[in-house]
Amino acid sequence: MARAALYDRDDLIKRAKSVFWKRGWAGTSLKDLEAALDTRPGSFYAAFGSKEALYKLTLSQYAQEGMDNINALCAAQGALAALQTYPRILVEDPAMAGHACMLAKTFLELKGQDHPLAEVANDLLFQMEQKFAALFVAAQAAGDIAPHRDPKALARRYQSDLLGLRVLAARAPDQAKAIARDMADELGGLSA
Amino acid sequence: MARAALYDRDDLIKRAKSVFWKRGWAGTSLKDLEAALDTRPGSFYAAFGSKEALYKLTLSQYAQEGMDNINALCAAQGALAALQTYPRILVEDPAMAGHACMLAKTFLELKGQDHPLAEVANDLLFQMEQKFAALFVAAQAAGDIAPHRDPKALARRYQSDLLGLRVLAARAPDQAKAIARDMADELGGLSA
DNA sequence: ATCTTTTTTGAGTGATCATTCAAGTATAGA
DNA sequence: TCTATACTTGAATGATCACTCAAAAAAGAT
Repeated sequence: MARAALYDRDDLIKRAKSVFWKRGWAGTSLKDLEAALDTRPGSFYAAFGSKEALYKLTLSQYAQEGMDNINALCAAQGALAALQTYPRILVEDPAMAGHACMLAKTFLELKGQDHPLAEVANDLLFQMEQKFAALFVAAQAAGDIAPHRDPKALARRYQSDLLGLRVLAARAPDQAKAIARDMADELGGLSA
Repeated sequence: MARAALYDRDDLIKRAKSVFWKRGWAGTSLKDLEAALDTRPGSFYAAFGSKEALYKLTLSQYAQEGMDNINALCAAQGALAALQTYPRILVEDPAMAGHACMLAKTFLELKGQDHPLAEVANDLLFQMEQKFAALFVAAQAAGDIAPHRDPKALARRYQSDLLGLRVLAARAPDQAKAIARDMADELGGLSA
C-alpha cells in the first residue's frame, strides 16, 4: 500500500462536467479545469489520462443523471405524468435552468469536425430517445395514450421539442416555462 | 487610384460562412479560413480586421438569407403556407440539410463564455422570432388561424420547434423530414 | 524508524493560436 | 513612362494550447 489520492474522483468529474457544460469543449482549457478541480497537471493526467477522456466521463455522468431523473419521475407518477413533468423540471430546476442540453451542445460543437466526442454524444442522445419511446409505450399500455399513435414517432418528436425547449431555456428562461406547459398540455391530448 | 482587390468580398464572406457554420467559432482556425478563402494573413486582416469581425459578417449574411427565404415563400404562398413550407425547406434543401441553425450553434457555443458573438446571434434569433410572429398575425388576418390564438406564443413555439427540428436534422436527416411534416400538419389545425 | 509505493508538484515541451508588419507587387492616373 | 497608392505576401510575434516528467512529498506496511 501507499499514499491515497486526496480527491474524490466522482466529485472531480462532477465539477468538470459543470465547466464543460458551460464552456464547451474548445472553450474549456486545462487551466480552467485545473482551477475548477484544484488540481495540478501531473495529478490531472494521472487521474484521467486526457482532457478528452474526462469529457467523455462527464458526458456519461450527465446522461446517467438524466436517466435517473426520468426513472424517479416515472416510479413516482407513472409514464405519462413523467413525460409531462420532465420538461418543466428541465426548465425550472436551478441545476438545469439556463443551460441547453449538454449532449446536444457537444454534438453541435463537434460534429462538423468529426470529433469522436460528437459520436459519443449522439449515441447518448439516441439512448435517451429510446427511453422516451419506452415511456410512451408504457403510457399507451396504461390507456393514457390512444392505441393508434406510434410511440417511436412520439418519442422522436418529444426529444426534438425538448431540444428546442432547452435552447430557448438558455436564451429566455421565462418563455421556456410557457412552452414547457404547452408540451405537457399536448401530451394530455394524446388519449384521443 | 491604385491596385484593385483581387477578391469579391461577398463571395469571401459566403465561403467563410460555410466554414464557420460547419466548424464553429473555436473550431475554425485562421489556417482554415486562409485555405477556404485562398487568402494570406495580410490580405485577410486588411479586408476584415479580425476573425471575430468576419464571423459577425457571416452571421448577418446567414440571417439575411433566412429572412429572404421566408419573404419569398410568403410572397408566393401566403403567410400560413410559408410557415408550413419553411420547416420542410430547412430539412430538405441540400444547402441547409445536415446543419443545425448557425445562430443557435453560435449562441450555444459562446454564451457560456460571455463572448460578444453570443449576443449578436441571440439578437438575430430574436429578429427571426419577430418575423414569425408577424407571419402568424398575417395568417390570422387572412382567417387561416383562429382569432383566440396568441401570435406571439405561436411564434415562440414555432421557433422552439424549428430549433429542435434542426438539431435533429444534423443527427438524423430522415427522421427530421417526418417531424417537418408533423409541424406543417399541426399548423393546419390552428384554424379551430 | 525505515522502506515501498503512490500521488503531487510545477517547470518545461513543442505545437498551434490569432495577429502584425515590412517588403514586394500590381495598377490607375498623370 | 513614371509615380502614387493601394493590395498581397509570408516570415515573425508573443500568447496559449494540451501534455510530460523528474523530483519532492506523503502514508501504509514492516
